[in-house]
Amino acid sequence: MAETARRTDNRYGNRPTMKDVAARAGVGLKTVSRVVNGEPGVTPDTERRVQEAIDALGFRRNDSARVLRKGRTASIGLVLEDLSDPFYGPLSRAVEEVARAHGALLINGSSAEDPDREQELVLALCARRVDGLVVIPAGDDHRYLEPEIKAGVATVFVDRPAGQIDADVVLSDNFGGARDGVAHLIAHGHRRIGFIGDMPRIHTAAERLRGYRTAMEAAGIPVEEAWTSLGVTDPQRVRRAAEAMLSGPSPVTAIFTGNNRVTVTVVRVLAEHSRPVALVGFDDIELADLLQPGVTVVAQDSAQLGRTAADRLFHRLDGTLALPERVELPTRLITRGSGELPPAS
Amino acid sequence: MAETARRTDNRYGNRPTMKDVAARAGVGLKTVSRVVNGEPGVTPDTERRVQEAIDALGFRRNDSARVLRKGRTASIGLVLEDLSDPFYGPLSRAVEEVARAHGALLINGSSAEDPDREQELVLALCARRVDGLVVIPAGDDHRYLEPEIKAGVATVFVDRPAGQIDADVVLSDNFGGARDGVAHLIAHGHRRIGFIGDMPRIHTAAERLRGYRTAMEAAGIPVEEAWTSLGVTDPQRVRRAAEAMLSGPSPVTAIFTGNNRVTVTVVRVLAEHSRPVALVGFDDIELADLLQPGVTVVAQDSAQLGRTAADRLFHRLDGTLALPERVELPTRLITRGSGELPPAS
DNA sequence: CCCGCATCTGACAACGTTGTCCAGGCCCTA
DNA sequence: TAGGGCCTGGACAACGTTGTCAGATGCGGG
Repeated sequence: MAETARRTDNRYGNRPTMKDVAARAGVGLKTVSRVVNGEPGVTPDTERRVQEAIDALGFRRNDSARVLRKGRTASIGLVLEDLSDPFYGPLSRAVEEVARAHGALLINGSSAEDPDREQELVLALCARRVDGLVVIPAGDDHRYLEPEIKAGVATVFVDRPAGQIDADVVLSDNFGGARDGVAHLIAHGHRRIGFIGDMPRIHTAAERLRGYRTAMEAAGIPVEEAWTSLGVTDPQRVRRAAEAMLSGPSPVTAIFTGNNRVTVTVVRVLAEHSRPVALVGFDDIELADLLQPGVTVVAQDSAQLGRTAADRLFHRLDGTLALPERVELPTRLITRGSGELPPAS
Repeated sequence: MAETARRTDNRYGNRPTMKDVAARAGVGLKTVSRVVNGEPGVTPDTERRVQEAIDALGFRRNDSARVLRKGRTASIGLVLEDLSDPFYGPLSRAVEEVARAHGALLINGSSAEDPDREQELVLALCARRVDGLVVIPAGDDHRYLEPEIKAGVATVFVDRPAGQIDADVVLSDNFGGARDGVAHLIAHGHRRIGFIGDMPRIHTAAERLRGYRTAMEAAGIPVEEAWTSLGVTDPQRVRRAAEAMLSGPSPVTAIFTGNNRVTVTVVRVLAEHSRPVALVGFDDIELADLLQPGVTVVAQDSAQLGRTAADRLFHRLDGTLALPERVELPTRLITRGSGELPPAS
């Protein structure tokens, strides 16, 4: 009978609460709270009794209630394009490590390059009251974030700038990297150089194209319409674009690829191609050094991007930073052979 | 004066609450709740007034409070080894997609192959009251999860089984895949075959080694001590292990590598090696088809692993499933050349 | 022996939301 | 026109935790 009553106390499937622990230990609610949070002012004997009750009941503090009371969630959100892209994996991991160092958890979501989905995710994270947000934007209008930022959600944009609002942003030197990569091809004698990149509405794609154009212009080479192709990065489209550039009356002798996925596909196309074609790609790719020839790339450090952004975010949470800033990280040209091929006669 | 008073109502840095919205719209608290949640029983006119107040104040529902009240967080946790590993990126993404389809967010954490950190992460997620957990275990004792599971946290283990508890688990056929991969090498005339794998305490590593031994035994080949090497997968150790196998009085003529990271390093070692050495690796790797020779692999579909696990998890949350089950997904041998090299004489 | 103080403990309110329940107003019918 | 039913809106409690504050307990000094 007493057994039954006791069992009914902690309803099946319901977690024990501090109240249950307090009842079992024969102490007050607040004392349990003190023990759970390691606050001082509890005699060792009381603490032991409470701890025993906690272990016996399998009590675990409910962080939702805690958050509600304290206002901080100790979690940050990361919205990126696609976690399965090898560019974003290390970035996410780097953000997680910084968060961990600050005792925070990371919630991340993939926008799949869809602005609506980005907004949906960001607002869902805000509803969870994340302390901060790291966003790799898919859209180009982030005014919807203004009330959140004003309400104290620290926000840092990475890889691409925010649209229509003033916020911290951490970028790679997309323009300079692409310019130098293309200049590298020009220095090896190429003039007919193709550019295959992501959709033009994506900031990085536009910047890299600008770098390409600038390098060409600096060398006095007029860019022909047929040499540039921007669009989705799925293999089919990229393959068609590459094949188009490589055929026709005056084919390109070199290609600059706008990101890792494009590079991978173009490497495949070139492997099937009879003439050697020079290649420089934006983003490093695994095993690039073992291909024949090795793939020359403009490498950006995605982990460093993530780390820098997360550091900024936590500085902002500490109240250290004031004005939004724009940080630009350098890229690095890694020569491995493919960019040093001379133009086929 | 009135202005000042109004401003003080929503203290700076504090979010507006339903109370604030209700006051501004001149309605009751519950009416706001109804509008926010799309519940019926509100006249269009009232709804409009409430919506205007929401927009004007930039109100966003506090999900912590909601969770506290409702008991469900609509979020699941994923604990894996390292998000930056190309094997786990797609897995995480797949879990996220399933979660999204069920209206849930994904919180993930990297255990860095450290059992303590795994436990710390898992318990932190439980404190947030995630509805479910997908765990790629680093440790081999998960009894600490028992109270959580009993309390209703749906839990599915992936890639490796749980230790000391009975729980759902989704695995690849590590044993069969490795056995078939090694048999493939044997079929091409190899007898002196090396195995380089991850630390023996990791289930997948042990199973793959067992597959290797079984294949060798089936062919009547006694395995020499020097042919197997298990340990951390950092390039230095793997490189030393490979070089040791390839030198000495009777070097191996083929190597079976136990996961993607080992394969990458061994490919590098073999590229510098004079004699051709056959290679079959567990896990597919990007660009493996473009190397000379292409790398033959035993591929597992990490996205499918994640999807399967997440599906199971949500089935369990729906209360559809009863007993824990063990699901094993097949692997696929992809021949590309490196596994078909004949033994060097 | 009693008072005062320090130390430890517990009652209570509050965080922002949702579920329950009731009040009031409206319309329809007899 | 009165009565009944239906529909909308609001007051209130509860979720589990933490901060505040006051009460209890014990000990030492006067």
